[in-house]
Amino acid sequence: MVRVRIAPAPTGALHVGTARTALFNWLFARKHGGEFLLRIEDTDKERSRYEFVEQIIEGLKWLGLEWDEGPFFQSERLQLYRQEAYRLLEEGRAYLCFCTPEELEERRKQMLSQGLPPRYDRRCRCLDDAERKKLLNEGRKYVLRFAMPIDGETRFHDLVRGEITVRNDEMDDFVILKSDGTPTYNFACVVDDREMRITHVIRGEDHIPNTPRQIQLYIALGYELPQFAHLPLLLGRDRSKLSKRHGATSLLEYRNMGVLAEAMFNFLALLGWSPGGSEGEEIFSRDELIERFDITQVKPSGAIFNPEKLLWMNAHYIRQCDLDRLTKLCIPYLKGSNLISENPNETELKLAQRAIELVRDRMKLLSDVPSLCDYFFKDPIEYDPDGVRKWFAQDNIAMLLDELAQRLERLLSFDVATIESTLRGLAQEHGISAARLIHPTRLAITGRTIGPGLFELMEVVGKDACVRRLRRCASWVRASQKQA
RNA sequence: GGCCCCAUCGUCUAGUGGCCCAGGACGCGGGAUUCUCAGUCCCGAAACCCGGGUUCAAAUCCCGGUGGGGCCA
Repeated sequence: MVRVRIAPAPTGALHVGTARTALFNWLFARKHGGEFLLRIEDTDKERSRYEFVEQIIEGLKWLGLEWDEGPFFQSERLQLYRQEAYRLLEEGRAYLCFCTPEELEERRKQMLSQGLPPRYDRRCRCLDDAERKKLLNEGRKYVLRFAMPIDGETRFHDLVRGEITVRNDEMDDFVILKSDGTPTYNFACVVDDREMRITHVIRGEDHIPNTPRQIQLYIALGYELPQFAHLPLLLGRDRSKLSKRHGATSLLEYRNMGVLAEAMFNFLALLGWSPGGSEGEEIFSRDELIERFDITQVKPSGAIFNPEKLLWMNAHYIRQCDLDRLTKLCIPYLKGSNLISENPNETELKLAQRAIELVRDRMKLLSDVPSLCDYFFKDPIEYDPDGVRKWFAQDNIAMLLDELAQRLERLLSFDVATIESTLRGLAQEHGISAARLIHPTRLAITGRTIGPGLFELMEVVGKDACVRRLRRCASWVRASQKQA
C-alpha cells in the first residue's frame, strides 16, 4: 500500500511550492490507490502559529487535496522522538554532547579561517565514561548527536534523478535531540515517516542534502527505507527559489485574487511534469491528471512559476465554468465594490448572473468582474476620453442619441433582436453606418468603448436605464460641444 | 567556501541514439471573423550552454568546462 504525506511547517502562509508538493503527493497516492497524510511539523515553538495550521488546511481543502489521515502534530509526539533518540544512545549510535553554542561558534570560526568546512569536530564522541559522568554531575546541558559512520558512502535511488551519492565523511554528527528535549527536523521526520508507514517520500529538491543523513538514521534505527523522490523547486523570474520578493507566493492569495481551484490545480500539476505526447494538450481534469501522472516522468530541473500562463489557464476555466457557480464565486467581488448589496435579493442576483454571462469571456481573474460590469449596476459617471473624441465629435450625435432614446422608449419588447433592428433602422434612415451609431451608444450607456455586444448588454441593462443614459449623455454632449 | 542537484524557444515542456535543419502550450507579432474589446480560427518569429569523445548516426550516451540553483553555515 502506497502511503505518502505532506509535512508543512506552520511558520507562514501555505506557499504555492508546498501546495505543488502536496499536489504531486496527492496525485501519486490517488494514482496508486494509496493514502495521503497530513503532518504538521510544529516542533519549532517559536515560529509555529496555529493560524498557519488553519491556512494550510484551508488551502489544501480549496485545492481539493483531501487527506486520508491526519493532521498529525509533531508537537504532540515529543515522547516518541525522545524514546527513539535514547534508544540510539543506548545502542551506541548516538552520544551526549556537552559543547556549548559559544564553543561551537568559536571552533566554527576557526575552521572557517583555516579554510576548512565548518563541521562539528566530534570531540564529545570520544569522551570516556569518567569525563561524561563528571560533566553530567556538573549539571552541564547536553544535546544528543548522531554518530555518523566515518567511512563509506551513502547512496540512494531518487525516483526523479536517479542515483545520488554522498561520502559519509561529508556529513557531520548532527544533533538529533536539542538540550530542551525537542527533536531536530531530520530526526523527527525519520521517526514519523517510519511510524506513519510512509512508503514514498516525495518532497522538494531543497531536501536532497537531508536525505543521506536521514538514510543513515533509518539504518541506525533499524527502519526499512522508503523510496525518495525530490521534486524540482518552483522558481521566480530570476531563477532563484520562489519567494515573496517575486510577488504573491501564498496559495490563498491566488484564491483571493480570483484564481479558480481547478486552474491552480491544472497549472501546478504541469510545473515540472508533463504527461508527454507532442499534441500539446494543456488542459486536464483532475481524473486525467491522476490517470496520466507518473512520478518518474517528473523533470529534474527547476521550473519558473509563470503567472501569465496561470492567468490564461484561469481565463479558460472561467469560460468553462458553470454559470451558477461562476456567479456565486463572483458575488463577493461585486459586494466588495458595492455594486450589489450585502444581502442581495433575487433581482440583483439575476442581474449579476446575466452581466457575468456577458463579461466572462473578458475575465482573467474573478476579481476582474467589478471593473468589467459596473455599468450593469449603475449609470456611468464619466465617458472614456478617447471614445469621446472619436464618437462624440459629430455635431448631430446628441440628436441621434435622443432620437434613439425616443424610439427605444416606445418599444413594447426590449429584446436583443428588437433593439438591434431599432438601432440599425435609425442609422439607415440617417444614411450612416450602423457602427457610427453603435459606438456612441455604447459609450453613452457604459461609459466605455469596449465591452460585450451592444444589443446584448442593452437588453440586460434594461429599457429604462438605456433611455435615461442616452438622454443624459445627449445633454452632456450638447453641453460640452457648446463649451468648445 | 564545502557538498549536492540541474542545463531544449523569453517561460512551461515533447523528445529515452536514426521518425528532429527539433513538436506543442503560454507570451509576443500578423491575418480572418465582428459594432468595439475579448473569444475563436489561421499564419509567423523564437531553443538543443560550450568543448572533447563514443557511434555509420547524438538534443539524446560518456568526460571536462561554463553557467544556474539548493543545502550547510
